[in-house]
Amino acid sequence: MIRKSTEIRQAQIKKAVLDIISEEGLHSISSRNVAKRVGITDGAIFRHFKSKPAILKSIMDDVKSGLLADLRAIASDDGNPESRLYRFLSTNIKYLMQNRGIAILLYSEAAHLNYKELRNQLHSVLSEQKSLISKIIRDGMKGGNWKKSVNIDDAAILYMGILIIFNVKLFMAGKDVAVDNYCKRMFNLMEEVLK
Amino acid sequence: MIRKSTEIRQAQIKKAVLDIISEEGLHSISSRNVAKRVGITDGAIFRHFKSKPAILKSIMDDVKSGLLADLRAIASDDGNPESRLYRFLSTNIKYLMQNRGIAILLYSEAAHLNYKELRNQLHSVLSEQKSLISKIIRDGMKGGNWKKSVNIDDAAILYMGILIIFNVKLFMAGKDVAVDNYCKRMFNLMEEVLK
DNA sequence: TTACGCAGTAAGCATTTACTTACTTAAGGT
DNA sequence: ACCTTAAGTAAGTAAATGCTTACTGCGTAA
Repeated sequence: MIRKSTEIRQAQIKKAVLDIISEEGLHSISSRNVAKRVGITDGAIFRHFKSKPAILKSIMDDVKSGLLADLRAIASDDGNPESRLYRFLSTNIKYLMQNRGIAILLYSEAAHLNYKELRNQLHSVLSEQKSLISKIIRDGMKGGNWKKSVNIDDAAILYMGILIIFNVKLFMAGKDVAVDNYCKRMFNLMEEVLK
Repeated sequence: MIRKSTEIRQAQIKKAVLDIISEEGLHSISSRNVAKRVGITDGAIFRHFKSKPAILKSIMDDVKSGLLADLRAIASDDGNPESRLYRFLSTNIKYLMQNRGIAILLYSEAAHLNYKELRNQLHSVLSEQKSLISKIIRDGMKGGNWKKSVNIDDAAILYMGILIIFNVKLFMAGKDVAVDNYCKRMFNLMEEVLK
């Protein structure tokens, strides 16, 4: 019986949850299953998190301070809009590729979860993503890089569609999705619409 | 205690399942919950369907003989590709609008369900949809309506993205999504890419 | 009028779930 | 070396799950 601090265990528990989601699906994140992966009993889980939704909430907080912080930085940096769009897209896609559990949480299942507060958090993550990409597009139109006739909201929808479809591809194709290739093709698709 | 035939009860049970999915989410379709909506006890459910997955399978069969049959007809009728694309899209979208439980099943949750056979059926519905839209696009390229430089697969992905995003909008916006408007805007978006 | 098939019920099955409780013991500061 | 703190366990809980069982009684065809 090796003992570890709550801080370490919380990280292990969150990792176990995400691994299970990507390997077995959301329905498999039971206390017992998670505990087994961490190497403790299910009772111990509740020493480190007060409830199961609290684990998921903590994961969403990580997304906010990780991915969203990066995206925020890109959306407002001093590159030109094309460059920002491309980096935004590929940062986003690569994050989803490397954090498949989170991808599933964000884009397929969490929306229909039981936990109300979690759903709100999901909402806010998605809508911030959308407003960041809208900003880049708006900048590009203002700067004359792209035509102004396209509805910004439609273009943002297209962007979200690209993310979701990537998630579906990940799910169906397994490990090996050609990320760089996908990013380039989808960047071109967006430019096709915007130019 | 009113008695009804198995045929009628099966239809009622399927309707109850879809209503529950759209109102409460997939996690709520327990035997007891479904039975309550139908107005019978949970034991009676298993007189009309041999198992819970069998209910979902029967629903997928309905989708195949309903929506998919309509889409197949449109993809091969004698209208021009632009007209077929528009009617294909709006038939598809309107069906999802009017069958929200099925929309959720198809585009968000079922992919991660436990039941293997159901997942296969889902797969086949989605990939037939994709191959039908690919046919329309190919016809339009052959006929000179659209340029041939666009990757057909990318365009089909875009189409699927439009459907999925519609599903997300449905989920977030509640009842009132402007269907006709959405269809027109997304049709234009696709033409923007294809022309 | 009787008898039988089939839709229904109520109760209970084994299992799983999230979570709690009573207790034990490892570990670190003093 | 001791002693407090907190990480851990084992064994429970109540509720929910899918499904089965033993039985009841309606309606139709003989």
